[in-house]
Amino acid sequence: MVAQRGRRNGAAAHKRTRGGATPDADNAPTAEIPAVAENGADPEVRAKSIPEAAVARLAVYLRILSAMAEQGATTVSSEELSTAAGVNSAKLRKDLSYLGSYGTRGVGYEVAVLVGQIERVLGLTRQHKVAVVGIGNLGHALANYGGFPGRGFPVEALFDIDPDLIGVPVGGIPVTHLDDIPQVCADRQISIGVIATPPAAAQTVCDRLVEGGVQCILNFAPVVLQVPEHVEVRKVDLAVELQILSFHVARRADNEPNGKVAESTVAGNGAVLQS
Amino acid sequence: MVAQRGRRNGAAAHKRTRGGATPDADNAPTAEIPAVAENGADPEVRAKSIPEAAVARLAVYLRILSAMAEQGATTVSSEELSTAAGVNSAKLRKDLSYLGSYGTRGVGYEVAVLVGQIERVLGLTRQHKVAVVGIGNLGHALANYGGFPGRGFPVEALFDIDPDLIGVPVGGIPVTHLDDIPQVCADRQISIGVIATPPAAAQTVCDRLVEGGVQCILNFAPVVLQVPEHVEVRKVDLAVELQILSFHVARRADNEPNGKVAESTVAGNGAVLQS
DNA sequence: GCCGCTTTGTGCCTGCGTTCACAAATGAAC
DNA sequence: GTTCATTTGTGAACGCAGGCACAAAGCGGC
Repeated sequence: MVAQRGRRNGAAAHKRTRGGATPDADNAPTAEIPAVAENGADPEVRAKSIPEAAVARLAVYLRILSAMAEQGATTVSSEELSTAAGVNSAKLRKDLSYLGSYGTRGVGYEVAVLVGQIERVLGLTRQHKVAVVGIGNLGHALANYGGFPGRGFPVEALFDIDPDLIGVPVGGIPVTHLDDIPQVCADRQISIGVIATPPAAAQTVCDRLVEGGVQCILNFAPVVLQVPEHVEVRKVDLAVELQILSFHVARRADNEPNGKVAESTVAGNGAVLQS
Repeated sequence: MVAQRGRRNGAAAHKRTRGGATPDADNAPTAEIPAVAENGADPEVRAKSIPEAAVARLAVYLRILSAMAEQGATTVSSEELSTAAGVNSAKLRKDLSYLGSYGTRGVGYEVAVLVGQIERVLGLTRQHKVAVVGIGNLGHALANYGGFPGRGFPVEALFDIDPDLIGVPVGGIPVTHLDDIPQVCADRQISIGVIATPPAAAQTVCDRLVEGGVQCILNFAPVVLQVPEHVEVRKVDLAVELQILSFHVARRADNEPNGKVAESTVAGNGAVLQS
């Protein structure tokens, strides 16, 4: 079962300006799953939706499964996989259930099948060409990742505004000028743009990427990007990450003014504690 | 997002292992707030708890507010700030309310006060020394950020395993060998460790950081780290981010097999549009 | 062929986070 | 001093995600 092509999703989650939110996921984005081939008479709603949070975890499972496969494992139980991924086994099973039923009760899951299904749902069966904009320290690092972590994400274009960089190959690809973003992206069918420019340039770069037909943007610049409805943005913000960690340090320091602790992050649900 | 935390579930059953989850936030981590040193008779409202998701947003607000302050703004309304941050204004107000009541009804918030309060709650009033482990492409980029985005996070130690790198200064700081992590971290009072090593080395490095007294870890390696309860881990996973984007591309392709869309997806505030 | 063990798949419950909507508070105008 | 326009702060409703626990479903042994 499960062909491709989904039928509409009744959801229609309202999106707002988006572009924000680094760490936490948007809530309830829920997206449609490929689902079955529709032939009309659908008993009930076939198309299922996958919570964004689950999607993120699926990516993690995929990596672990790939590693397992490489080591010759052919099957895994939800228990195994869940501990490896650091999640609750029930949650893992629920996540996998979004893919369909590919497990065998009493046995577990076939690693190869799972890998294939996750790749299908995540859209990894086809390549997504990546462009990196801003070849500074970070951009350099990204460009050199070479094909980017995991296969399926070949870097095929690099952009910068610095004249000295134009034409210089980085990681095998010559750097092009910012002005050519729309043209080059369109030509090379870039689908993912990575912004690693200074904050001031980010929005402009973003606009050009969109103009070039880029559908998804990974933004490392500490700016909230404004994009049209149909463009997906994810943000990775170093400063925010550090500040969140800072918060936890501070919290801990406050909770244990006397240096004595225990508890700390424990708690069944709410930390609870009084100073 | 992300990530993080992982507390919960006091169940003796399975251990949580934490360290996982990149993007989405766990739910309800809630942590205690510093609580001002107010002298005034504070009815109650002492220790409140701040959802992790809110903490992440506060960091974003902080940056926007800082920028506003630099441009001479002295007050902002929740509406202004919320649109700048790309969030719902009600959410913003609730987030700010975790700090205490620092707004003036009918007027708005005083930028300077807000900045101060957010810094206080995020623990930015003191410096958090950072160590970067793994001086490869990414590590290099991180080390060169110089003081890291935003002040308050000085990089004070660099580590790598490559003999050719040991002693070489990067961004002004000489690289030390991995073996010296515990010692150096303890000596220099490092509180945040950044792991930018290959996946295979990550866990070992992590253990040494913990041994050196590091309380928080920012992990760029695609591995689920095992850490003691009292250590906080946040993970930034490039591959996962890309795969999530890939998922959205795929989803979109499935939803509009005919290139027709409609389904304008309104928006709480943003634009509408139909193609 | 039947029984029992193992592991999946999921219905249900709980709880957090988001959003709405409104009362309270404040400054300005008169 | 009173009223009006504004904007905050928050109680309550809602919805999603997480976790538990169990029924369903294979597999192997007898």
